[in-house]
Amino acid sequence: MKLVVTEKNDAAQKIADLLGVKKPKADKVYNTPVYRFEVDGEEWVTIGLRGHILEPDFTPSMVYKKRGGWRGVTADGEVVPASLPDSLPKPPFKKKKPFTEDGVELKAWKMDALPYLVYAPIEKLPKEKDIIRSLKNLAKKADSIVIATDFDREGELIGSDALSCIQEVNATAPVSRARYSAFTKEEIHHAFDNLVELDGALAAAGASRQDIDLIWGAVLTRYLTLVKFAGYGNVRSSGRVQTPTLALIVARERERLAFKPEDYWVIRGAFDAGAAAGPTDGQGPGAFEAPTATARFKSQAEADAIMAQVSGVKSAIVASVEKKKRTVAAPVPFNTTSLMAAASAEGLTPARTMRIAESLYMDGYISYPRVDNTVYPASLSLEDTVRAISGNPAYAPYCAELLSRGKLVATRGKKETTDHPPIYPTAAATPDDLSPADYKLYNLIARRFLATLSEAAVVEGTKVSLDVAGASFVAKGDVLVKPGFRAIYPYGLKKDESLPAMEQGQAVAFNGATCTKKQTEPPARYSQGRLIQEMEKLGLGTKSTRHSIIERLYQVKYVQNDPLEPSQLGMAVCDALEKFAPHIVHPEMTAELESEMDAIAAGSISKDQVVTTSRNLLSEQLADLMPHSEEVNAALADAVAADAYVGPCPKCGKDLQLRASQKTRSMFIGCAGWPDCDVTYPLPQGRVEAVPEKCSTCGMPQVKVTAFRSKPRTLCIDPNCPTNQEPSIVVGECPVCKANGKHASLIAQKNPRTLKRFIRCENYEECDTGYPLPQYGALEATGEVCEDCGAPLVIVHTNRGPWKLCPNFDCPSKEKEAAAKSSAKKKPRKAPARKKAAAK
DNA sequence: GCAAGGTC
Repeated sequence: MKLVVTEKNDAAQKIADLLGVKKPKADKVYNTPVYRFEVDGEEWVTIGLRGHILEPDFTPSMVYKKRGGWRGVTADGEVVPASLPDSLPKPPFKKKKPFTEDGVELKAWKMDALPYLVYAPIEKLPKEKDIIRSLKNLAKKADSIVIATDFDREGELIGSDALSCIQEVNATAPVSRARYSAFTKEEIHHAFDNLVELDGALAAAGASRQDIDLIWGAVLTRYLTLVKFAGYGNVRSSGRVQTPTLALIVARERERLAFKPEDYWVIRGAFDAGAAAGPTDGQGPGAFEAPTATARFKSQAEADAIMAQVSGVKSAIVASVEKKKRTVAAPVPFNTTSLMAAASAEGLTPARTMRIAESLYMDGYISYPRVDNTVYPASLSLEDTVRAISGNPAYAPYCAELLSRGKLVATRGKKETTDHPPIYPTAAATPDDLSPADYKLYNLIARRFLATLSEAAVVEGTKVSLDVAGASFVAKGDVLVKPGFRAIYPYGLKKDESLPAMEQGQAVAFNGATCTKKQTEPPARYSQGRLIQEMEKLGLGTKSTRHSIIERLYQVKYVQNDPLEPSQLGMAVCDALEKFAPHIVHPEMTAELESEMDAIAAGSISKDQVVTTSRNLLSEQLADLMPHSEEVNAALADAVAADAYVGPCPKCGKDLQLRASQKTRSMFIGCAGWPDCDVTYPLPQGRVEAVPEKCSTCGMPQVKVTAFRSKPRTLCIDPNCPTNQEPSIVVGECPVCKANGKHASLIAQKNPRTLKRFIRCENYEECDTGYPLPQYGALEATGEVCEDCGAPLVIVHTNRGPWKLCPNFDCPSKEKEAAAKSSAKKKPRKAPARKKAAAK
């Protein structure tokens, strides 16, 4: 039996489809899908891994962990290099009695262990135990092995890890490597007819990346977390990619903070080509506005002079009319980065975009979403793809027109790789088939695909110079004269601004001018889409990881909001590392690693040499960092306090801070003077941030609360503030009391301690009838009663619109609803159209 | 309780 190992299940299936003469048989080995088929009488099996199946970590016996914690480095085994820098603290093992914890002899403990952790041995531990079991089970029966993971460095490493698992149970079967860069019949057959050897040097290059990332990441993350320990779950991370990314955001914020806004003045005139002299009502089709030819006046005196010059003037002369046509090229095919950038502009975060794209791909609506390539391969039939998506009525006329033109030609991007095609739609979908967010992304991808087959748009720009008593004004207008791709791709465009027709020398009405004082703006913060593009430019992360790196920065509270804004903590971490361990802060570390990996792959240097050099460098930087721990501690403490600060305590004047309850992890506001001062305020569920603005009603501090899947709200922290009062409204009659022959009203109220809104029976001393309510949104009684349980129906005005619901959680209608929801979501996905893929 | 890289 020949065993073929691929990087993912999808690839295993495709390869089986392309190589098998007859349709492969889908089977399972311990829950892992495999595909069996025959080639020339020989039995073949393909199995897909799930990316990396092994993961490097410090050798468990060398690093003493308790409860998964970071306790110390054990004394057994030599993990210390010949000489540690002199400036490092002396570890406790110098004591006469060996330093022990739970009977384990330790070389060093917590912070003091870090210099040793730098040199702690690393081994590969199983990560995907189920897959490994399946792989080994098949490997035992295999006569030969083909490693057919992706054709790149990580693919070589994944294949090499798989091989080490295989060879534990079958060391004799011959091994070869298939290299392919597209799932076409020709390419796959060519790869399997021309098998090569696994490139151990390339795999070693990847493994060096893994080790270096682990060592730097673990050592610096532990340093930052332990230097000012803030309780479990309060990790302050650092890494080769995330820290330079954070530094980009911090640098932009520093520019903004250093920015000195300057005043300037702008003058806009009101004109009307419908008359030769004003004033006119300014409402007719000839009315338009135009700024002065000098866009910004640096001083008020200059602006005042112009205002005086045009004051009382009734008419302007058209000094010139210039028309220029310019073409706007059709966009190039989507790769991961450009998709995330475009979706980011439409309000989908990169992380969400990738989640949705992954599911659209799995359901057969789009092609593989993790690509760098921006050139459609020749093997992709553009015509077939257009036909495939024309099932959506919104695209159908445009698709028909494209097809009527004969052979289609697509635009080409700058990046051309052959691993996967750029992202394109593989089947038709309509808004009925997908959830709104899924369709939003699908629609973007489908329209982008059609746009790449379209002609350029032609825009006619008109520039009209107007003379108002010697002062010159300039009106500009853009009109789309040939829509080209814009007919199908309306994303990221300015609205047309057309001007009335005018001729040189013509007099038009002047209805006066307004002068406005403005200020220059600091450079804008990064949007997530822009940041991803910047990361790509600097070589930080990969197409598959960049979005998760940004999410990580949010998770550890280094950044907040979108566009991205660093927290005080984020800035403090960045500053401390820049000062004492600058290497981790700069993207050059990645660039250097890349060139060293090239050297490992070329065989000119060993993995050991590269990792040891990196360890020595980290050791030096750590030696700089450790003696300054008090300084770093103070800086982080100040930053954390600043991020938590919400305002002064009304009782004692000390700081009110956002805090997390020790027991429940839930957030509340407490006074820094605790236990002397017991002032606390409850907080609703969700992510909470302090905001500088005070409540306009009562003057107390406010917080921004972002509940799960809803828009942020700014709330006053005082539950007794009028803005937090919930009118106690009667929503209906208590069904339980009614059944007992009594009459009692059900009342909606808010608990001032927990801020939870609920419905209860007014006769609550005897009747415990109560229902929960959504926390937000104006509440309305309907007078209607739920058919299934008799509870009153209410309407909650959410930010997605009014929502009529039965508040009873135990109502039988809930189950029906849940069932309807899941089938509504799944049904259209159940019969995904077959991927057109690259079949010629 | 660490990173970043695959993939689900």
